[in-house]
Amino acid sequence: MIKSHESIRNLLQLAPGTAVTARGWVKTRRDSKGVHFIQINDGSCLKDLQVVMEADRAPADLIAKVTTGACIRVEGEMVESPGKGQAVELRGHSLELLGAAPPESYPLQKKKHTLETLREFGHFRARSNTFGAVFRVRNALAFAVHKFFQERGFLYVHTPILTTSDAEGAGAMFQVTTLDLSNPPRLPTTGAIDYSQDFFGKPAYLTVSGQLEAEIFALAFSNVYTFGPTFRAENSNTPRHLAEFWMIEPEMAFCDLTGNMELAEEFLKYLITYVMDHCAADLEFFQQRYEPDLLATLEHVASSDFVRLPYTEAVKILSQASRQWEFPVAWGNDLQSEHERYLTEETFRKPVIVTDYPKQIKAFYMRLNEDGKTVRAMDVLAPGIGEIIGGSQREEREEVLVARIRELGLKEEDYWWYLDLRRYGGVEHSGFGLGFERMMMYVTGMKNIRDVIPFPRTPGHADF
RNA sequence: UCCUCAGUAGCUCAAUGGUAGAGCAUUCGGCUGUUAACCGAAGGGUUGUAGGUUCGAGUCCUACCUGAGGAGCCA
Repeated sequence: MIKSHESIRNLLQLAPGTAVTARGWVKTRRDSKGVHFIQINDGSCLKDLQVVMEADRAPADLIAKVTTGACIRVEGEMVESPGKGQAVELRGHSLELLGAAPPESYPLQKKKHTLETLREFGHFRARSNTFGAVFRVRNALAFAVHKFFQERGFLYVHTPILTTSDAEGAGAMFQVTTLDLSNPPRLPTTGAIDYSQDFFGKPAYLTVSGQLEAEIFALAFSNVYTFGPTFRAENSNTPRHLAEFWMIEPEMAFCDLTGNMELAEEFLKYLITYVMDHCAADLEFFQQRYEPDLLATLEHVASSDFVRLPYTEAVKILSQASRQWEFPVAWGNDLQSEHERYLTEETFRKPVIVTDYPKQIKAFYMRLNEDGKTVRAMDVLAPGIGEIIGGSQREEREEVLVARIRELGLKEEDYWWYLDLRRYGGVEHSGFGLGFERMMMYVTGMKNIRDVIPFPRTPGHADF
């Protein structure tokens, strides 16, 4: 194991003269008369360590195997570097090849690859500069999520991944079964599949949201959050959708939509600030390679107030805009991508929180406003990303909730425990869901969600 | 799922319907405290697949496969 102080990140901080051992994977090797330059990286930071091997300290047949992708160990001494590009370098005394990477077949070269090509080598792409930076930022961002909530006394709750409630309306679900699919048991009367013989005695699925369970905990622990995998079986082929993604869902009792929005804004700013403070080198890399305005945008978002815009106002702005919409703007229609883009990228140029949507385009559990037409919903729309957060104040009035369930043709008995929460000790409460990978896209400037998750699952793709 | 675009050497890309090329990578040789090192040479291709038009197809047409972008769905 590489101890923390042995990481390349730390070796690069050492004073010249320190004896060290370095281990890592070779990025590139350059040979000169009597001396070899080997750049290695161990993932601890973006920067490589330059190892300098005098030819008489490493036999030629060994050096020949030190190729891009190979894993080596070098013992030697940190010295001041006479060359440009690094303050210190490792003067190697001995070199050991831990794992060769035959160049005839190793798929990665030292020159650049497209992100699409790297995606095909999911088992090697983490060794590239880009994905090294992506996953260091992902690690920091995940830590920041917990830090934010823990500092505020939120309880981290693990909501179930397997669920038998199939009516949350958040999207198509993956069914989970232990039945023999080639010959499932059937009911003699109707011929329908007999799920009483399935593992859970009824149809089961992978979760599409932990929200309903989080509400149970919020009405016991006041402030809670979930952070876990979520699954959607939609046939979505876009740079913004995954079949398996991670979602953060805070849920707060004694909290209305205003408090909900305040938390969402504070949360996003906290995450951005944390990553800027802790991943500066990686963010600079993204700015240089992928998104020239990245740092300015992040600083702008972290320091300016988000726009609060009621849906009705948004419709007004859009209908007065001097442009042709592919999809008509009318009160009652959901906002389309082109509309969201216009609001975030042209009208306001920063995140916009749209609130109080018509009830018919939102979920049954959102609290009905006094006007009887809109609900206390909020979507946080981010420039370039679209919807990054969706949330609402929940309907805590039993009779109103029951009416909404019936209105939508849902079955009351499926929600017996959800309604019980209103019948016994119910109180106003609110929450939202943040797509973790969408946040990753926002802070890194990466344009495809498949490149900010270690192993993307999309229709037709579940390799590695 | 629909629409659009793309698919040529291991990788990144060229090639008015007329002999498939370059850079990098690989192999060999040279030079050099190098910085995606540099210089020279060599090997490397059924142009995604299957049909079709044509004297002749990487190029035009059809279908399919794969990828990307846009849309829908959403986080």
